[in-house]
Amino acid sequence: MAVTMHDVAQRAGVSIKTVSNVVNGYPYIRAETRQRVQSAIEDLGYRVNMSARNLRTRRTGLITLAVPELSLPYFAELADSVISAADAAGWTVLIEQTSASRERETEVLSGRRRHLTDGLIFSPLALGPDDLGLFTVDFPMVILGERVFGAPADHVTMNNVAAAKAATLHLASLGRRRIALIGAHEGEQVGSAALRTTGYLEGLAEAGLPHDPALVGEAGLWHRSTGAEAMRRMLDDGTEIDAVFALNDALALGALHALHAHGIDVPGQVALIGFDDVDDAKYSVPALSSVDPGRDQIARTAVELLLERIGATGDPAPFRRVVPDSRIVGRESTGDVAQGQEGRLVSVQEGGIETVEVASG
Amino acid sequence: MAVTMHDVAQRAGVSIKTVSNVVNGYPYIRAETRQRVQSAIEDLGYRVNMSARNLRTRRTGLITLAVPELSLPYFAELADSVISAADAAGWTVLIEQTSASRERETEVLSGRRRHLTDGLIFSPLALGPDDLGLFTVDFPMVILGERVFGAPADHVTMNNVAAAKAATLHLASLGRRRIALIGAHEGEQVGSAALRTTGYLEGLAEAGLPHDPALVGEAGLWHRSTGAEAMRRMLDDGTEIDAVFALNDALALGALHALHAHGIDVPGQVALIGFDDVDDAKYSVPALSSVDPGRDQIARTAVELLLERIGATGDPAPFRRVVPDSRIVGRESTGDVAQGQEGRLVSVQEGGIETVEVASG
DNA sequence: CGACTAGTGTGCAACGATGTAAAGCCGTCG
DNA sequence: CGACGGCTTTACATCGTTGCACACTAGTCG
Repeated sequence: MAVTMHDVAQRAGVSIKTVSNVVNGYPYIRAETRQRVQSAIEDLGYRVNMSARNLRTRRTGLITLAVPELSLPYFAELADSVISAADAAGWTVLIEQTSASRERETEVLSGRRRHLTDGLIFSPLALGPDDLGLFTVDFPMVILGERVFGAPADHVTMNNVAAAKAATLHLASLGRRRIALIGAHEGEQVGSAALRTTGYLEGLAEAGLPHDPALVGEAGLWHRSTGAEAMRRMLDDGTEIDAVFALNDALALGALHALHAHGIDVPGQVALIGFDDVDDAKYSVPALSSVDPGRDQIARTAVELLLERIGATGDPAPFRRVVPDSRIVGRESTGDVAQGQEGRLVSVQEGGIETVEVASG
Repeated sequence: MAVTMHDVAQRAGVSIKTVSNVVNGYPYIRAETRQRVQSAIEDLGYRVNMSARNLRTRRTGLITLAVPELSLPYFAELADSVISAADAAGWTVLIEQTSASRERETEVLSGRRRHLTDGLIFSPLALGPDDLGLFTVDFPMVILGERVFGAPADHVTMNNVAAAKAATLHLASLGRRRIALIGAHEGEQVGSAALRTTGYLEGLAEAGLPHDPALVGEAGLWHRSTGAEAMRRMLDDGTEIDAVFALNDALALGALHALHAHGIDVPGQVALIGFDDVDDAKYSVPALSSVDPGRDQIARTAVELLLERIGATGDPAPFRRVVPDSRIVGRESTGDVAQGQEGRLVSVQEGGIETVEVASG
């Protein structure tokens, strides 16, 4: 049925191997021969059979991106960036959704689908430092996020503590004294929630503000709905606030909704800042201030590190941790700009590259 | 390096083929043999080599989903649904982003990546009826959307005209007389814009309202930014309006932003309804009324039709067109519910299944 | 003039799995 | 008792490519 190299070879009057050579850009081929093969390919509509090539070369040209859910804008935009970056390098991305469940995240590392691709960019949300063992794998991997540190893999993360501290200080610099936090994970030691909460506390301390537990709102999943709920609870409790730092933009947008429902003016009565700087932030009412963690740079870096490792032949290079620069973007919800204006850059937290030696398993 | 069936066979003391049979669930195997093989598999950590299997079976277990951009919430949520539906059936999804460019959409149909997967779910945005020829392909395909009709492929679409008409009539039923449209594509004959505009005009006619061209706002790309711009232009022109029908939710959220920036109360002065019912709609301020086109059903149906066709052996079944039911969900932006309430179902447009005979190429 | 190099092209043996067909080993039926 | 059919296992060829080694031609160098 399908056209194979054999058919092309026959038509062009050359050997199969020569067709292969032409297809793969082998240099030592007479122009005339190459031309004849190419014509035969076009005439017959030949396409190389990837399965056969992959079997032979032990490469698939695919990489996996594993994220919790595409319907979360942050991950959708991350996926967009990763796909574009991979595409530019001639690679194809396969997306797995884990729903942030332990089972599915474990499966990503070892499941049936694992060997479909040459490498993995993994943003875990359920697995944590106790599962470090699971991360000792024998394929190229780049880890995103702050759930797991010290795994034998490259790691692209963000400057969570510093950025959260900067966000908190930004609210304080506007004269706000009762700064609430939305999205905490009580008792959690690792992960974005813990790190950003740490930054929040550091920010309060530096601004000379007391820490009031009533100002900390829990939200397990960082969705709009949970943000709205957490905000609603705090307002119903009658807690006095004049600012909110939401640990991501979805929470912030949910909180904004709840604030509005309570007839509270933003930023007049309450200033609000989120985290992630997703596209929505620009278009909410009022436009949402946020922390831009350098998502595009994260995606590009992750792809770059992964492809480097996939292509590596000799001794394994030491594992690296890369932290792109994050920035605070002030918009209407903190009163940084007037309605209809663009957000403005309020501060930059510089990251960097760190090289970590980890004994290979 | 990697463990192969050969290694497993040796360890279990059986033939390679028996290992293969165990792995593939062939029934006629003694329990004791199966057990021994399974132990060997576990001991050695064997995983089947997909490339080899694919080469042999001529199946990859992958399907492609081609959409314009994942960062558009509608497509992100669609992708989420498609991946979940495929996953439930044991299939894996590979996503291609076309940026809605002709070149990339053409490439999806014929490019290097095409043969990586067993089938294609394609949501074209640049290619149109003039390109019908390109859609005559020799692999299973399901087309989404309303750019191309009559292609030799299954088609899952939505009830655009009827749903848009219902949305318009809904605004009219609230007593609105100056109903603006945001997102028109002037001169376009096909596609969502044209169909929804038709529905809008039908709705106006049925409500006995005149059609005023000043009320029609263009927006090429359906992003928040273009929706905001179109709305801004109309307001700056001093056009009098008391309602807006935006052709999708991104446009609507952008328009909402512009309305707010002009100090216009929604829904007090202007009622607003969108299209797509993305997750954001629930959490905007005010919550956005919208048309739910049955996205989840679209995704499930598309996967179902595609897998059916991939699995088909005998005569090709006639091509089908499936139209899921769409619904109008009333929220705050049309004053259908009070603040903080859930959206409520305002009307349902019933779709259906249609079977179309198309001569196979 | 022989040895070498660069340029072209080819044959063969894999890569790791599965489809086909067929070989044993029973028990049972006529 | 021989044929038959159900169960269990196996041998072998094969899917479509590419890596390796090598053959052959010319031109060049010492």
